[in-house]
Amino acid sequence: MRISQLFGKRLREIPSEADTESHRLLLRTGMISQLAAGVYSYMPLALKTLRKIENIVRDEMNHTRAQEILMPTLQPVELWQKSGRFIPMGETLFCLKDRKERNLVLGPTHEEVVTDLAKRNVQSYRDLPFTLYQIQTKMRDEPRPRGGLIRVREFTMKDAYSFHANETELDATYLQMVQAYKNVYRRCGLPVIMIEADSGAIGGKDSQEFMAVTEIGEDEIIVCDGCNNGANVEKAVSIKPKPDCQPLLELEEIQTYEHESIEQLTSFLRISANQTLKAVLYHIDGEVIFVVVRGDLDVNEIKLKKVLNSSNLRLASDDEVKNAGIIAGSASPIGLRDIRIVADESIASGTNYVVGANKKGYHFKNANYPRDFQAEVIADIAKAKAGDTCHICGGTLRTIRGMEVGHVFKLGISISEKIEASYADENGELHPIIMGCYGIGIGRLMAAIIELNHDDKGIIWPLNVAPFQIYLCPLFMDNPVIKEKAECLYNELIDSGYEVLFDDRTESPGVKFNDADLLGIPLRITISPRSLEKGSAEIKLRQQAKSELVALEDILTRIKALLGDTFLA
RNA sequence: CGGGGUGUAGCGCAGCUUGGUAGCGCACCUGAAUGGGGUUCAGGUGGUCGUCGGUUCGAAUCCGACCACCCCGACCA
Repeated sequence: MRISQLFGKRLREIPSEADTESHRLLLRTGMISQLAAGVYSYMPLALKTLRKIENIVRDEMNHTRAQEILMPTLQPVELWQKSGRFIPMGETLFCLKDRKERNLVLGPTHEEVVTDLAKRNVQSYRDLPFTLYQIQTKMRDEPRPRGGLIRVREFTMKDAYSFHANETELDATYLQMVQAYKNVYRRCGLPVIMIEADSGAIGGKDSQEFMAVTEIGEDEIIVCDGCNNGANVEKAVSIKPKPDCQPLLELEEIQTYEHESIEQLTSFLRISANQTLKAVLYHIDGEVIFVVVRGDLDVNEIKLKKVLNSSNLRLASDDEVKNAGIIAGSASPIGLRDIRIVADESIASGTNYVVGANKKGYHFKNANYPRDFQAEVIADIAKAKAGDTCHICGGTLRTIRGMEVGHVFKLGISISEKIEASYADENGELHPIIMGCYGIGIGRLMAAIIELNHDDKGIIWPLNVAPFQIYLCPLFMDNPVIKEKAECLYNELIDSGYEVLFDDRTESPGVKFNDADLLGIPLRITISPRSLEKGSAEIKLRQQAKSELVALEDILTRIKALLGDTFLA
């Protein structure tokens, strides 16, 4: 490809809307062009890389014996109503009507369609197991697209779905998929960690996410330095520091005046936060629920949702709190009636807590569970945080941020049950098919690769996903000798099977070098009168500072040594 | 959906307070000299000032409504 012909302008100045490095670089290199919020066109350079990533993914999927299919974006809404996910998906679903007023949705994911497909094609356990995958465009009306390709509304995803007659089969496929995913990231030059994840509204059991560790990541991850285990903060379990236990004292009402928050209370009473109880009021599926955690902890809403098996959860409004007969700032589980109490297991770990008295300006001290109040549910509903103890190895936990570039989970029968996709076992009895599902966002993966492979000058593409392997950079193209030599080498490189970006412009050396660095092509060949005098050209790897002089006749050999010949994988 | 911000040439911005013929840098075109890390000089092209409405002799500027985009939060299979 001649750079003079390449569609898509490179920008010198940084577009102001870009806030993450991958977004800035994707725009500056002219790889993407925004059409609307979270909607992008992919220019030739971007598409070349996307195709390479797709082919790596495809290759790894085929190795697991998954079969590639292609499912429609346009889906009848009835399928979503049937699976029970129409309501929980909410406004994320793009909805439309056809000319006959039939309601359709643009597929945000394909569990429904693929399960319907399985239903039509599976009758007995003999038809199982199998895995299907596709690389296809997903549509999600995200409330807030962000960060260039990091969260968009229209994007390419590889989604795979496995179908099984029993858990053992599912477990085996799941492990195969995990391995395939690891291979994908390794081949793409992206370091990732695998962490425990919440399986989301879909339900299901085991669930793991692949995270590219970066400060700009949207997810908070709790990791243990001791055993290297990690978990999404939505899911993370930890052992919280225990307060000292004392003999139980008698419940006592004390005046606390205007001191209402945990912070105010602890400094007023000169106690630590873990000697208090915190009350948080939630509005859950139409009901106000009283949630209690120890004062030093925060409620993990995902865990709370799970514990209560709820789909709709938010903080209660001031009015709802009032109407429930609760005094904000002094909310108390003691003496409460007609309202359900959910408590974190941490409340049992301490003694003689300070807690609200449900009376303006007053609190109780020496509150003890279960002596002074009871809870309908006691469960782990508190957030894990840095400094907590690892529940696996006893090490200390810390927090990092990550970008989700893949998610695998054991779906079980939650969808197949609803869609009525079943198989007959050896006895002819019908059972819902057991499913797993596995996703990789292709565009986000590309953004993550850039996010983790760049310097202040531009992208540093890993070889396997670089749009080109070689940047041919002749200086002084208006010199006929240079031009001829460059054209000649260009053809030679192409004939040898390399993908070459040929900077055929008559620009100054600085401009060319800067573009070469910005575009991040792994290997740069410079031809100039200076090196040509010695019968040589200069070769430089993008990630290295210095170039080497190589005799023209040795160039192909040297390139082969540097690039290897595996990049066509 | 809540909070904040922005909208003026392809990109980055100034002008708006105090209304009076729309500017700068980069990019682009022409010419010349240069040229090993965004070189210099000269000349030039390009804008319904987000949209609609109002005030006014006159609106990029003042007022109102709407729209779009960005950031934080909520949300996120």
